[in-house]
Formats: sequence, structure tokens, C-alpha cells
Amino acid sequence: MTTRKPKIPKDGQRVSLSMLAEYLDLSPATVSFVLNNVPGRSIPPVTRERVKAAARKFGYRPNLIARSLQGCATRTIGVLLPELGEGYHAGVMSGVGELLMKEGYFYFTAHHRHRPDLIEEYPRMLMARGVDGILAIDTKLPAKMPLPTVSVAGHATIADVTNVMLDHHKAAQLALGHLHELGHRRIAFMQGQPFSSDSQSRWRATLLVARSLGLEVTPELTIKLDQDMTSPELGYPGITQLLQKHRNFTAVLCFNDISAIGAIRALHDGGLSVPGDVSVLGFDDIQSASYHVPSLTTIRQPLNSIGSTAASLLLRKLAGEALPAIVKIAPELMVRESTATAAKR
Amino acid sequence: MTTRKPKIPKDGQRVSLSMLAEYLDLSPATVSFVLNNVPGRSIPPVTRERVKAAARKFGYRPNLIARSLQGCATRTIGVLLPELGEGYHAGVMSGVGELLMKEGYFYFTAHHRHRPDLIEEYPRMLMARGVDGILAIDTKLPAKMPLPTVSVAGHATIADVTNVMLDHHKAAQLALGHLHELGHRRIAFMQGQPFSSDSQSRWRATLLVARSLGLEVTPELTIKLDQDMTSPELGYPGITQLLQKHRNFTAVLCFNDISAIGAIRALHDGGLSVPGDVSVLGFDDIQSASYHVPSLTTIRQPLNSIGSTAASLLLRKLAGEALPAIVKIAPELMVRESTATAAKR
DNA sequence: TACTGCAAGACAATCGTTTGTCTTACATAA
DNA sequence: TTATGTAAGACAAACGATTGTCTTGCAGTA
Repeated sequence: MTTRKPKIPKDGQRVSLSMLAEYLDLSPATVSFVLNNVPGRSIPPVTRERVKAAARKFGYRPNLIARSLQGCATRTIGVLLPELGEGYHAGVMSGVGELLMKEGYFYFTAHHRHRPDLIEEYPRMLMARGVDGILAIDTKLPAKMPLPTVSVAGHATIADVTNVMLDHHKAAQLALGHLHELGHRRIAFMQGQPFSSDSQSRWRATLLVARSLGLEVTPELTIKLDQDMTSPELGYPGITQLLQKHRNFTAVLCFNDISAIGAIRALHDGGLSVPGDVSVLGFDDIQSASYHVPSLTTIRQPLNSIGSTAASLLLRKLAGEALPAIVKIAPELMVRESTATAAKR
Repeated sequence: MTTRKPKIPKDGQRVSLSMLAEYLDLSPATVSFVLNNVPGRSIPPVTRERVKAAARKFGYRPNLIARSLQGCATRTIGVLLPELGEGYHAGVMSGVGELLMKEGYFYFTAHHRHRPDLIEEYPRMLMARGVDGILAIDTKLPAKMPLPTVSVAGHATIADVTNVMLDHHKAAQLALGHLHELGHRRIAFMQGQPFSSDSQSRWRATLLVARSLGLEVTPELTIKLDQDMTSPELGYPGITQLLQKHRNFTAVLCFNDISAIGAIRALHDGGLSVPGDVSVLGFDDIQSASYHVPSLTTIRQPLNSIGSTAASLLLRKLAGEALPAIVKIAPELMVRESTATAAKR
């Protein structure tokens, strides 16, 4: 009676490397060498073919879990973001996911609602699950990351973390330049919520460019957003309150398209026409921007390419490449109906 | 000279179970028993405390990869969907992600653009990565799934796969009931794209309810959508073409809000006012629906709770619970500005 | 003949857990 | 005194790969 190993060569279900090896009367090592095309191992073509044929026959697929345990790359990325299902993040994620899947990577998504404890905890949990690297979107990262990391719209400069961000200075130039050309001089501004990463850099760029164009930024005409929401309601109350005091502005530079839609609504409800009385400039170019009535003039953030750029940078970092600290993405001015020549009032 | 094991008790980095065990002068097994609270093992409280203290001290975290290899549950789900960053899917994903993270699960997202080869391939790849189950959103699944599966808006009834779907009959009743009450009798319909899962069931329900209300559904007033896009452009050309032949309809029942926005735009461009001349009814209740001008009357799909319901069902299935084949989610009519009493024309 | 070299592949350690079975050593009971 | 029971923990075999080192046998060479 021959000694029977516990493994059965062929099965109804999943085949392991050793089952395959036993079936082929080879050692698991040899099979592994063939299937992975390991160089420097001499295995005759006959055997190679036999192995490959058997692998095909049984539909063998390496168990990635086992492979990971060896310390191999898992081809898995952890993505950190504040929120799911919202315009900006969804747009970036679309680019991220597209590129990662194309490159044969899978990814975990973890959302943290800006909670510092979760932001601290998730990288460790992702590490325990063996991700190769982390992609953080609009996230206030801790000073030290345990894994190779690339951030999108990062809140701070962190050692060894490449930050992909919009070129805010250029964005401000496009936005204010456009309004200035149309003759607007009294402009209302929206300042983003303090927890949103872009707020500060964008506001700084706005002030800088406004000064260079000789445009005044006054506190009375500045709306400070503070609610953590992703509906147009965001932009409504600020404009409504503003209208109760001042009606002498001719344009509003909104923080984003969502708030611009709310702003238009508020102006409309306040009896003002857009762009007849007031021009409204959005930011982001979300999908419905071009189909809104009036369609939104806006600064387009190429969310998809921001996402794919970030993902591609992370993969390059994983491959050992040295990366710059900051990569800026150029915005684009989309002129539509919500802006027009300044009304003479 | 004592025999030194290769493992160093404390390190700058990651501590493994065996390092911890060596440091404590215990076997890895014992440490594992304590940390996992395995019942039926007698370990004195003193030792238990010692172990826990050391684990805290070194910030020990079990390597989930290694644990998975044992065949334990990975607390990981694979999510299959056609597309990223689009309203419906993003909304559902938001509910899915919320519930899964709350329950301590992580998830992979894989998008397939309705490509059958990818739909076939991804479940296997996810399985190789050790997911416990699969959640498929708007996906034409193969007849047999290799893992416990729950689907959202599934295209077909599949053995052992619970399908979470909108109650389309109720939705049609709400939509047509509303238009009927407002006096609309000549209604234009949009029929969804054939590859979209909801199209068929919704169209059937629409026909059924229309008949029961005595409303006529004519081919001339039926727009068949066929483009795979997620921008309002979807609804524009159909209405434009319709207007060239027939202008005697008083309402449009759109396939979704996105196409409704396009439809309103097309009606507007065609010189018709909404809702003055034509009422427009959307479907989905996307975020910008309420801030559109005019704001959209629509059938709200509670996307978040569809997602969280599906996720929760999957977890229950993983726990061994038997599930019904279909779970219906009730829609809701959101009456806003885009519908009004039928114009007398 | 004896040695060298290489092709072809086996063997075994390893990754970090989990988990079934064994071993001590002491305490209690007969 | 001897048997028995049990607490406390060690040991080792998995899980499914990867990978460095060894073995075997044969061909070619000095």
C-alpha cells in the first residue's frame, strides 16, 4: 500500500499549489518556479508545458493571501477619504479606481469623516491587511505614515508624502481674471470650511490674485462657510443673509458648484436674476453644472486625472522612484451662462 | 551559551505573536489563546494580565493575512459595480461603506463597465484575496456565484442570491398617480437603456400601472435611451427629437433625474416652459434635484438605505442566516416645482 | 578512471497565525 | 502509597505560497 498524502490531486473546488504538484509528481517548488517564470532555474520545456497545462486544466489560481505572507507585494492599496458618495471624492475615486484596476491593483476604501482617531487608526488596520501603500484624499494625515503614501489635496506638507493638488494660484487667476474682464469690481467671496483641505490654500491664492488685480476683498462681502454638508443648502443661507444687508455686489465667487447652485437659488429667491443682476462663478465643474439653469460658469478641477495622477504616482513610489513633494494640476475655466458683464448699478 | 532564537523580542517596528511569546517566555499558542479569549483553555488571570500588558506595551496587532491563511473569516467584502463616481452607485456605496465599516469590515471595490469577462473574472480574483462575500450592485451576475452574494438591483433571479431592489410597482404608482391627479393624459415616457438593470422591471411596472389608470403609452411618445452615459446629455436628444414631431404631450416621465435635467434643458431650448407647458418627473432624487431651477419633482430612491440594507443582509448571510430571494425597498414621491396641473392645450 | 560541471528537481525553512494533542507537575482522593 | 485529575502550558501541524540550499544523475573531459 502506497503512503497516501492527505491532499487529493483533483477536487471539485479550489486547487492549491501542492495539489497541483502532487498530481504532476513534482515538488511544489518546481511548479511555483514554472508558473512564476523564476529566472535562473533550469527546467526543461517539456516539464514547463506539463505544469502549465495542468494549471490550466484545474484552473489553478495562486492564493494571494499565502503569497502575501511571504512578504511579497500584495498589489493592494488603501484609500483614505472623508466621505463616500459625494462629488469631489467620487470624482477623484473614479480616476483612482480606474488606474489601479488597470494596473492590476485592488484597493480598500476607508472613510473617516475627518475624525482624527479614525485617521490615526485606519493606516494601521490597512497595514494589518497588508496593503502596499496608502492614498489619502482630502485627509489631515498624521506627521508620520507607516507606509508609502501619496495624498490628494493634503492639508499639510508631510515628509516623504507627495501631495497632488490643484494649482490654486492659477485657479484664482482664471476666476478673478474672468470676473475682472467682465467688469466686476464689487465681488462677494465664499471662504471654505476650515476642515476642508483646499480652503486655506485657495483663500490665500484668492487674496493674492485679488490684490494683484486691484480687487477689494472686504469682510462684509465675505461669506464664511462652516457647515459640513454636501448639498446646495451649503451656499444658500450665506447669500440670503448677505442680501439682507448688501445688494451692491455684482458677482459671487463660490467655494464650489454645489454652493453655487445654492447661491443661485438664494439670489433667485431674493428676486435677483443670474447673470442679469449678479454673476455666479462656481468651482469643480460637477456633472450637472453644464445642465443647470443657468448653466454654471466654473473652474474645472479635472478630478479624474487628479485621481489617476495620484494613483500612478503612488505606484511609481512603490516601484522605488523618488517623487517631488508637490504635483500641481492645472484647472480650467469653463465659461457658461452664470456669468455676464457686470450690471451697471 | 543559551540557544538564541532568531526573533528579537522588541523592535522598532511591527511585533509578531512569536516575538511577544518569546518576550513573555510563553508559547505563541498560549498568547494567542489569551488575546483571542479562546474558551476552554485554563490560563490563570496573572498570566492573562501579563500577556495583555505586553500586547499593549508593544502595540501588538495580529497580522490579518496570516490569520486568513488559517481559513478564518477575513471580515472583507468584495463590491462589484459597473462604474465609479456616478450618482446611483455612489449613493448606494455610501450606505454600503457606512454599514460595513461600522461592523468592522473592509471592502474591495471593483468596477466592470458591464463587461461580461470582468464580471466573470472579478469574483475569482476577489476570492483569491480572501473576501468572505460579494455585494453586486447593478451587475449582471453569472448563474453561479462562488461565494455568498447579495445583489442590489440585480438583473436576474439567481439561486441563493438575495436581490435588494426598489419596489418598482409602487414607484410607478407614485409617479403616474401624481401625474394623473394633476390631470395629465398625454405623457411622454423614457425607457431606460437595455443594459441598465432597472430598465426592464421599471418599464413593465410603468406599463402595468398606466393601464390600470387608463393612461395611454404610445410608441411615438416613448423615448428609448441607449447611450451609456451619466451626464444630463442622456435626456437631451430624445426630447429634442420628440419636439420636432409632437408637441402635444403635457408631461414627461424621465428615467432618472440626470436625464430629467437634460430633458428640462431640451424643453427650455425648445421654447417650452417647465412646468408651465410640460411637467417633468424625475427618478432617484439626486442631491442637486432639489436645487435645480425648477426644482425636480421626483421619485426618491433611498440609495443610502438600499446600500446599508444590502450590506447588512450580506453580513447576516455570512452569519448563516437564511435570506429571502427578494427584498423590496419602498420609494417616495418628492413633489417639487417641475410638475404642475396639466396645461390646457 | 576519476573528476568536474550542470541540468533537473527535491527538501525544508519561512511568513504569522490558529488549534488539536501532549506533557508536565502538583494536588487530591482512595 | 499509588492512582487520578486537572491546571498551565508546550509542541507541532496546519494554511499556501516563496526561495535558498542540497541532492542526484548523467555527460563531458583530463
